[in-house]
Amino acid sequence: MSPTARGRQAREKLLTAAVQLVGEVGWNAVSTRLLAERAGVLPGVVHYHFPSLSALLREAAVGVLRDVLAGVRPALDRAATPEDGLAALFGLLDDHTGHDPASLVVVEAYLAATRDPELHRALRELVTEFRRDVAAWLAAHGHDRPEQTASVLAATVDGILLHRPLNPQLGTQDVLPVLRKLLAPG
Amino acid sequence: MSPTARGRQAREKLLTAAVQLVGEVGWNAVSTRLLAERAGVLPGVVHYHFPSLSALLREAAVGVLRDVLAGVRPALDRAATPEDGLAALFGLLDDHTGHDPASLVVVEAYLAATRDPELHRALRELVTEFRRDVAAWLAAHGHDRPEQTASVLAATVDGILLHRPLNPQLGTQDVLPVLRKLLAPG
DNA sequence: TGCTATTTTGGGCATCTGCCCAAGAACAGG
DNA sequence: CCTGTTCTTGGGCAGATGCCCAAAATAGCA
Repeated sequence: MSPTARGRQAREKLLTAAVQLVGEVGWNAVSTRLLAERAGVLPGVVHYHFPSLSALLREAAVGVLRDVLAGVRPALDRAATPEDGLAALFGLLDDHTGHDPASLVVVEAYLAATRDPELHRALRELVTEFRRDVAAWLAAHGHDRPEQTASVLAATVDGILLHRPLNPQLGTQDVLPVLRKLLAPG
Repeated sequence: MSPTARGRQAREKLLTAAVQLVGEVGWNAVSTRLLAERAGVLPGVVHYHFPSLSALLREAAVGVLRDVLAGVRPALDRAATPEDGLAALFGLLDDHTGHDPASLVVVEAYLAATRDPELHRALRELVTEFRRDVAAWLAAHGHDRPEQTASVLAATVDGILLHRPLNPQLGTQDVLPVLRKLLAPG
């Protein structure tokens, strides 16, 4: 009835392997056998722990996004001024060059969500909650238009991730002085 | 030696079918047979007109991006004030809900470029040229930091396209008043 | 109209795909 | 140690995949 330690380990290995592979070969190119090989298990194991390959990918992607957003939250709370908060938000973005698995899996998941209603629901929930937090933080620091600005900031972060491989001038230090203006009143 | 009218027509039908299908099923899920069926030709035709399926997708994606950017340019030139320019830029974005083939194929292409050096080169060239144009336009209107702002704007546009299916509050009318601040001096 | 280059046809090859399943191994609790 | 559950093993099925090719059909030009 309850899973054993070995079982949990295999599940975990499959999920982390999935994140790597989505980054390397793309969402739709992750196959049962490739995934199993990378995780160090036999192909049959995949469908024992997950009802389908897409369910596995869903869970992996949602996990990554949840972790990333969970990392941003405390950094936001720690920030005293709006500028510090912006710096914190985009400072965490420094870990993601646009070529790393986490960046890629998130963007891939956004696209996959276009064709997978369940994934869409899950991502929408996470993103909405994050937007709400950023908006509340903006409002708490006296910003006008907190909701719209939070929406734009969220979209801009992912847009930057998406563009980084194509544009070397999108480093955090290049981007921060521009986006600072979004915090100004008006 | 030189292609005939019928030949050109088949090529064209394949390219436009590719754009639709990339939007519907995703870059990696476009198969020779599916593509041929949608284009109204037999599967064998695909590899007569293109050396490989990926070459076909490359050409289709580059064509779409080139067309979109070509549509933005004159609208930018027509704009008298920076605010008009911004409105024009994001007004064209109104045609793209984030669910339409053009939006999706562009974002899909960005991701595919991560694993396809040739596609990467082509997209990089187009995006760089566009950024240069926007930067020149910003500079002509007395903006400081034209390059960085152009980079951020380009990334933001695609980020908004990516986020729209997950966030209904990213309509042009919601986004414009926020991004107006990027044009302010400071 | 004939002749040549271009294009379509329809089938085929080897390989990969997601998912399934019976049998056995490794485990936890008594 | 024995027992019932959890998990792995290794193989298999039907179908889809990219790419290829000889032959037939068509198009454009003399």
